[in-house]
Amino acid sequence: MVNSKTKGKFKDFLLTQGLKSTNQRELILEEFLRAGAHLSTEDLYLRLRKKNPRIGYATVHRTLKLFAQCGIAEQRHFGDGQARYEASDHDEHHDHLICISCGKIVEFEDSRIEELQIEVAGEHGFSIERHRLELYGYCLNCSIQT
Amino acid sequence: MVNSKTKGKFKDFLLTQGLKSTNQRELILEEFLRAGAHLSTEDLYLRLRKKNPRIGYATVHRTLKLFAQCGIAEQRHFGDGQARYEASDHDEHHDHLICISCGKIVEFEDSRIEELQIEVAGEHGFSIERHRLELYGYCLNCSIQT
DNA sequence: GTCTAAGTTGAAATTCGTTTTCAATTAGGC
DNA sequence: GCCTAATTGAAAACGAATTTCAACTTAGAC
Repeated sequence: MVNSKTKGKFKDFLLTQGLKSTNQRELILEEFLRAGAHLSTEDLYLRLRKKNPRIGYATVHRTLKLFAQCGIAEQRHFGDGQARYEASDHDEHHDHLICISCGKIVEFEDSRIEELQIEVAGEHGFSIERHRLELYGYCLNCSIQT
Repeated sequence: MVNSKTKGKFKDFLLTQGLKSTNQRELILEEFLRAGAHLSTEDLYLRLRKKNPRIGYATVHRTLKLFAQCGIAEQRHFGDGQARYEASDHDEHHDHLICISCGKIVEFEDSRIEELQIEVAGEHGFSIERHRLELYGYCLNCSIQT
């Protein structure tokens, strides 16, 4: 089954934390993995409601926080005032390109930029734990239509 | 007088927009420029209250938005859920180093990173309007004390 | 299977920062 | 000074995130 590794990781996490495996948590994780993209709590909640109206917003919110703690999701903010979560792949870091016209989000990675970040931080005496790089502009489609 | 240029710019802005020059706006701009750092609305409001209790939170909020419109301030978000404003210098762009231990914020600029951003964006068909780069880690002081 | 303690759920309430409302006040052109 | 439009500040409204709490479910003990 797709993503069974992630599901296992979450089960382990629940176990080691003394938390319980529930139907809701399974459903939320499945839908989260299926959706793939950068979802807000609201987005995921609405998707789940369509299939199963017995899931509350609070539970989706709490479960997403668990995902983040567990390391299978990361919270992001893209400036629209809503938190978004994306499935995290710990081996691979990436940054984001965001189209300010259509909202499209593209992931990218550039090791040269990463290296320069470490270098620049070092010059100021900082050791970097994480970073955020977001490029806002117009995607090809939106550039053409303007 | 220090920053008289910025004050003039704000006055011009008010004039051309058909807005009025008021005592509150002058006080808020003065305190904003004096403070210098990356202030939240709350921060600035509290500073102003000490000297002049006749200024409301709403006015500080609205005036900061005017500063942003006028181009003399920029709004930033550093992930603590509060908007911050900093005096903007349009000639010079910079990014931020943020200490996750003590909260210290350092500004930096690196043209090599900027160039790479444009290059990477181009590879994905994006034209960049603006970007956000924040490096989170430990400053020298906090690294030593750990 | 049954019992029980502990964790979970979801609707509603609360919090927190931001933004708007509105009646009273003030600025600035006439 | 007068008048109109802009501004002010307290309070209310807002939107998203978070918490509360009584009812319910899980999982281990028996």
